[in-house]
Formats: sequence, C-alpha cells, structure tokens
Amino acid sequence: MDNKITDLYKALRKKHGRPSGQWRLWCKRPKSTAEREEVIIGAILAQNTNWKNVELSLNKLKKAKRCSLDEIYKLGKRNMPGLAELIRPSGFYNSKAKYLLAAAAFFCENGGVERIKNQKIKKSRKQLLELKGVGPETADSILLYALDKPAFVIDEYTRRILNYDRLQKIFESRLPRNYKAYQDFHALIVIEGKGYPGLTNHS
DNA sequence: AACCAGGAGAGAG
DNA sequence: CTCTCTCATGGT
Repeated sequence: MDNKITDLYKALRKKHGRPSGQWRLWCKRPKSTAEREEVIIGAILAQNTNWKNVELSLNKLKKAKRCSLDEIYKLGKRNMPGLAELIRPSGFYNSKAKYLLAAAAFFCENGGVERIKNQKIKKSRKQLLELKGVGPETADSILLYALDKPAFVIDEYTRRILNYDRLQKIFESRLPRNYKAYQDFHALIVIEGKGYPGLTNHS
C-alpha cells in the first residue's frame, strides 16, 4: 500500500479516533436489512445537502412508516408528491423523490438488498450507475456502506485533502524556498481567483 | 441575510 | 467532451 495514504489514515485515526455520530450506523457491522436500506436512502438524500437536513427527512420517513425501500416503492408509484413532501427538509425534494423511487424500484424488482449484496461488486456498480440520480459517489457510497463492498468513495473531502498535498509539492519544488516568494505568489493567485468587485458578472 | 452544505442530470457549445 | 445551469432546504 502507498505509504502516503497509510500515513494519512494513521494521522486521521489518531486525531479523531473511531468514527462516531452519523457514522455509527454507516460503519456498523453487521447490518440488518432495514439498516442497509436506511443507508441507501440516506446516500441519495445526502446529495449536495448537509447531514442534519438528511436526518430531518429520515425522521419524517420513519414517523410515516416509510423508511424502507418497499414502502418508498409503493408510495412513490401512487403518490410522488406525498413522497416528496416527506423528504422536503433535505432539499431538491422533487428530484430526489424520483431518484429514491428509481433506486427502490431497482432493489425491489431484483430480489431485494440482500440479493443484490450477493452479486459481484462490478455488476452491482454498473446497475447502480444506470439508475437516474445515482452517480459515482452515490453508487460507491451504497456499495461501501449499505452492501459492505470494497468501493472507496472519492468525495469532495477526499479530493481536497489529496490534491492539497500533491499541489503543495509541485509549487514548493518549482519555487525558491523563500517565504517572500510564496507570499507574493499565493496572494496573486487569490486575487486572480476572486477577481475584483465590479469585474465579475455574477448578480 | 447572504452564505454554506457539497451530487447529478440536462442542455448548450 | 466540458461547461454551466438547475434543483431547494435549514442552520448560521
């Protein structure tokens, strides 16, 4: 294994210990079928949305006894606005209601979560990516956390933390090791990126 | 009270 | 293929 990645893992583990809070369910082993389904639902609701709002939606689904793929499938087919209303707190509720229904339909019409869990990861990943509303990150989140398959999730955080190291190396290897040069250069990059008030055309 | 959280689809070029 | 826009909420 790459030592850089291993070092990062060790450093993060030392700093944070074991994952807690919202991760309690996602990292739980083994999981019940109901728990796997909740993870799938959460993965879709979490798209471009903070976790607190996802929990609000999850709680509404539970209170309405709809926090399962089977219930979502049944409700979504006959009453989409009703499903959308339940997941309102996590935003983009009309889109996500469709996405949720598509995912629920896939699992329900193909023998359920446990059945899908038993097939090869490659096949499942392909099928998940064909679903409307499931892109690479959501597909891999479902594979990893709902189906316990070894699909590493590359999200914005992962990208940010790895790119930082890589880019820092590039800059420091090509510039004189001099804080003044770093200061000037970095300041210019920020100015370039943000632009000046009046020059940009947003709003 | 504007900003932040931080995926994917659709349509344009 | 890459870019930009759209979808929408709740907490700060």
